[in-house]
Amino acid sequence: MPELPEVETVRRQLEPVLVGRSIAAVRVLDPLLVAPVNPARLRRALVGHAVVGLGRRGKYLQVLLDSGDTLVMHLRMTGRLHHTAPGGRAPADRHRRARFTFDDGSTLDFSDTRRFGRAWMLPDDGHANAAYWSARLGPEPLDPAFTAEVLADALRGRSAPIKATLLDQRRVAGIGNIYADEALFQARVHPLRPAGDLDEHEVAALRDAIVDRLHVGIDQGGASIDRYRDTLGRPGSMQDMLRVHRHEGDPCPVCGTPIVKSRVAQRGTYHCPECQPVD
DNA sequence: ATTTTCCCCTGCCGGC
DNA sequence: TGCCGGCAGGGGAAAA
Repeated sequence: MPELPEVETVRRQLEPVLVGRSIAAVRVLDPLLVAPVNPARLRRALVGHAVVGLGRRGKYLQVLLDSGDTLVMHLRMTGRLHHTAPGGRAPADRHRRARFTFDDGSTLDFSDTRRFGRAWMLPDDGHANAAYWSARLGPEPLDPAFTAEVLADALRGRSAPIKATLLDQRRVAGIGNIYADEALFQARVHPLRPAGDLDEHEVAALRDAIVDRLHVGIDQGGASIDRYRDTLGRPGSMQDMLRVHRHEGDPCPVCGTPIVKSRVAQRGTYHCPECQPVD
């Protein structure tokens, strides 16, 4: 499931091949992808416009256009973006939901098995749209401004489990189920601890663990434990670096205690009962 | 306001 | 072999 490192991997791959390209055609094969907007309306907003940049906020991918509008895409669970160079042949894919064709003949396919992914236009707002994003998303964890103090502010006074709080995009942007489990393990914090109960030392450790695990995720090209692939169809390797997530019963890499699976915030959650005590 | 629950989707997997 | 219930999960809406 694409989280911040997976979306950032896609963003970095698309930037050099899309910037400067003009959109020649847009085909929406599954209207649900752009619902409730009419596909024709999306097409009109895109065709003839050039890509001037690729951005990312949390797990949201932003395609910045010369019109000032932004095409926003969210891959949700099983979304993929596949880029095909000019003259190349896009692989057959029965889950393809849309195809964007550029002026050089290259294409970008949005594929999505479970159809949770979405694409929509963010109207001209000087590309900033600060209010739009700040209403939905907390701080960017890889921004230098994401200090332990910033995380402490996000957690202060909250009684919800720390795992649920990390998954709440309004607290911190971009963390999903995989990286939440991995960061909590590295910080030695039990997923059920009330977020506001973490002491200063734990918050600092958690901040460092979040930043570290996300960076490693990007370095590894993302985690392909489910359907994630990069824009060339290649899997990442972060799944091989996971220490607790989806490792139920396996020995903890630190102490050897079997990893326990539980359910927190409606999500499968993995932790080491020895390294991450409830207190 | 915060927190929890439900729901959308489809593919996969275990059980019978 | 084949059917079927259950599970997986990001995030938005609705409920608590």
